[in-house]
Amino acid sequence: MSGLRARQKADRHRRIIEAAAELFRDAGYEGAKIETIAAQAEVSVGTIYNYYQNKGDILGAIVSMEVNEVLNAGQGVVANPPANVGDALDTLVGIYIEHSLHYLSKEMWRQAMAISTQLPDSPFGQAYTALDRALTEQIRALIARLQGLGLVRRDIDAQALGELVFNNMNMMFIEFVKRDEARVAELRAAIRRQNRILVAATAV
Amino acid sequence: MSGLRARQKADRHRRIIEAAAELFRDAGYEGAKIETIAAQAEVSVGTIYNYYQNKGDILGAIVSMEVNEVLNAGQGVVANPPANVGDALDTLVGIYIEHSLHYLSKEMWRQAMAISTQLPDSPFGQAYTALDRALTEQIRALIARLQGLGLVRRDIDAQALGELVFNNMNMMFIEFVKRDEARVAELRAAIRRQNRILVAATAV
DNA sequence: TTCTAAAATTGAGTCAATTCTGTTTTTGTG
DNA sequence: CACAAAAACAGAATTGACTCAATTTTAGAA
Repeated sequence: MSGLRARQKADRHRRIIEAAAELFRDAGYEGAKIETIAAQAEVSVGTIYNYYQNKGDILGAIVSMEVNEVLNAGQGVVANPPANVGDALDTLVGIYIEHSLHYLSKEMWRQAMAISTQLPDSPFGQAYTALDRALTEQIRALIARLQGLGLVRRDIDAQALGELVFNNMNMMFIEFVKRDEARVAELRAAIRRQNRILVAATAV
Repeated sequence: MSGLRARQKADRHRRIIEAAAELFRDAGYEGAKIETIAAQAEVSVGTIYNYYQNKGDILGAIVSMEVNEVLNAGQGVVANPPANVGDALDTLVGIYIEHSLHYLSKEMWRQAMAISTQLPDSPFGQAYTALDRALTEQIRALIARLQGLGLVRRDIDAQALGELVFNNMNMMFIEFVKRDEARVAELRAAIRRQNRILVAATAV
């Protein structure tokens, strides 16, 4: 079952993603026509739709790879957090934000986010929701870790706090990608300011 | 300048919005074709595009009316807030959420939110951002009011707290409209649980 | 090797949003 | 009232995502 057919399949997947990533970057999401992606990937339009349900799912595959890297990078912070709550959150948030813009442009993020709310039941829509949950869970784990280290009060609801931190950060990130002129440094400063309230609430 | 032309213009605006609202409700956003909206409004397709830049802006006009009503309803709570922080926030959040679903279906919200991130510079995109800001400002005003009443510590950053509350609620609302089976009662309970942490932080 | 069923590919065709160009209506002026 | 410029309208043409029926390729059995 891992003969020619499977190899060709993997290869076509790769070619489509590579072609799409390049075109999304150069021409933007709307500017990248399926026909052009198909031509560049050396497959037909129909084949692309055999591999992905719609144009959004192609972008989705790219975004998912990126977010998985982000999750990976975040693990390090959870395993070895800075020795105070504010810095710990700031470090994790910093990793999420900086990493997120490594391969994906703001425009690609805008599209990805839009698609995930527009078509929540499409493959990418579901994947995106799962990724959000994974990020929330990672923040919850960090908080639990800090509780274990005695840096956060034991009676704090780590789940609820994790959700608050994630939801706030995510919303700030959405507003950030909506404005092309918005700067990362200002975004991070704003989130720090907001988190200060939460940090105060967790003081032992 | 307020002769026939202006009257016809207002009338056509109204007819287009009414036709669109009815069709969005009955057939869903995607299901409502511009051609059908045009026919029902007794104008041509071209005319619709003379009044609105794109299909999303038509939905945007409807959503904006709704959110303005929500803002209006919220004013009452700010003017006369319940006598403890948790209830005050819960009441305001309750008004936002319940009111938001009065005329607009989850599907319409999904589309509206998607469009506002996809096309942040379109008329509706900008209007939506402004409405979000107005809601945040209203929450900030409520918190400032509670500070005035001695129910919230004076050294709390009302702006940052308002943003936290709004961003968290908004993100929860987004997830809520993405799942057709999600219930309002559960959404409100989840937000209450999250806000409990913030309420604790504000205790005098 | 040959053959058949299953899987995959192809690209022309469909559908609906948006654009474009020529026509009609309104306005203000002489 | 007649008329020219400006504004608005109409609907045919364009565009690009997505579908589908016909064809080609692969797997594996005889």
